[in-house]
Amino acid sequence: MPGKKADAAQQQEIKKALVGPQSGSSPAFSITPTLVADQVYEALRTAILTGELAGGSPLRVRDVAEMVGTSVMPVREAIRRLEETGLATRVAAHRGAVVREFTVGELIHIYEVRATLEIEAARRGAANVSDADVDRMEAACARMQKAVKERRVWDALDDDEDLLRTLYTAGGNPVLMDVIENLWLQCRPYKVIGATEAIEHDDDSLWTPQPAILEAARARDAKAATKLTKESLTSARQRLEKRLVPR
Amino acid sequence: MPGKKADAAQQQEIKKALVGPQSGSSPAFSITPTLVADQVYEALRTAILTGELAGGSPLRVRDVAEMVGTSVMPVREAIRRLEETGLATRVAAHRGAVVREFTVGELIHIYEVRATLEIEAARRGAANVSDADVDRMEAACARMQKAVKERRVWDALDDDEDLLRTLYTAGGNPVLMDVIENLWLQCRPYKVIGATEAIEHDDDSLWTPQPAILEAARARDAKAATKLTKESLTSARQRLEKRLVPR
DNA sequence: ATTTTAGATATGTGATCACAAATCACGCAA
DNA sequence: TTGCGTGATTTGTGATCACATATCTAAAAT
Repeated sequence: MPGKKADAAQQQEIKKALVGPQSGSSPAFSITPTLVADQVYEALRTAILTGELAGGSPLRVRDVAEMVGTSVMPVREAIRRLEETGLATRVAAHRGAVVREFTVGELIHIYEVRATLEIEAARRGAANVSDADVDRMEAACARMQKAVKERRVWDALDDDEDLLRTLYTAGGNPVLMDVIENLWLQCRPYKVIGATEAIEHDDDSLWTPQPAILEAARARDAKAATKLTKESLTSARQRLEKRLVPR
Repeated sequence: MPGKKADAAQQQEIKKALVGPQSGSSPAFSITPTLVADQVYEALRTAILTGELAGGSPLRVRDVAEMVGTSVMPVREAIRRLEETGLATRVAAHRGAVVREFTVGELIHIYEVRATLEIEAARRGAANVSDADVDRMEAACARMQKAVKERRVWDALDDDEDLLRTLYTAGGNPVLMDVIENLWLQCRPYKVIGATEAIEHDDDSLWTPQPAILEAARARDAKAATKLTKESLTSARQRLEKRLVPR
């Protein structure tokens, strides 16, 4: 029974991924009464984003509940939210949900939408950044380059998103930022894979656009900012298209 | 106690809005085993979109459960999904959710994002529509104009979205369509209000762009299609901006 | 041997109960 | 009258139980 075995292995993965964060931690102080359902949601989300829960992994309510030490109820609400976010898909009516896995084609579509949105966001952001924003971007850029040197993939991606987030947020349209943020979420697992490969092959073309974008923001050069983000995202899309017809 | 009274009135509204669809209907046949949680979600969603559940209305789990004739559990999952869709907001940790109400400023932001996305979608769609797509668009356009004449606001809006949906879908990027669709969802309550006013004042500027877009699609004129959707959405945004400083 | 069907198991989903947190009301004190 | 505190009510949230449905196993029939 190979299916059984694979499932068991996957459940081991899930356990490893979920119990880590807050297993035996003392409650400490929680100024905002934290909801169990939210904690489960966060745990599942980061587990999916890091790739610890690979695409296709089944999300069984009882298993997850036992692993995080709650009943099934908060798990169900968490899974419902994951579905709406696009991180999980319900396979059928009474068959539960699995971690969503994107085909390369779907990822290309996502990157196309990201391009149209982020080009606009970069244009608006570059025209409106404050000096403090530029400082933030500079700090994030430095942190990112340090993380890349030290091969901390996850941190590098976080810093990259931080940099762009401050730029886009400066544009003054929170809705635009929200939509982009959700697309980032769906891209994350792929980005982790791609960045890991890039770091292992000492290919730093992934991290070159950011300093240039920073300089464009510092100069309030909206034109240059749009050009750079466009190039960055089209090259990312081209990397994806290479995967469509592998070698 | 004025708060109590207002709540009671609102609950009456909710009841009227929810029991209509499927109160005493016999189960009939359901080829796909329909989930109660999904039914509740649909009921709440359409109630919100029609404006029967106005922005700010509290969504109390027990009340909604009693009205739709279920327990509180499916209601909770439905509300969680509504939150993630942006149709409801949780006010605090143990204080439940209310129907989200958008400020005019937020709506303007939504329309800005819609503009950037739909302009792109129209460009891609106009270049790729099939003859069958054009036929569909033509039918939707005719239905819309008939509905406008007969002052059926809801139907007119549905047909309008149908027309654009076939155009945008022809572009071949389902992700793009999904994002736009979600933004439409959030705009709906406002669109209902705006369209109702327009129809009452015999102002049909709302419905003039669609035939032109249809013709652009028929001619596979991507340039014209982008121009028209841009104009349509900017004029919608300008109507919104007029509401920022009322008269 | 292949297909089908019946039972068994696993698992999602709905209902009910119980608890916790927040708001409200009332009352007391300054 | 105003401020604060305490009890009561409301309401969201979590746990447990019960059921429905799907999948799987195995046996039987053609």
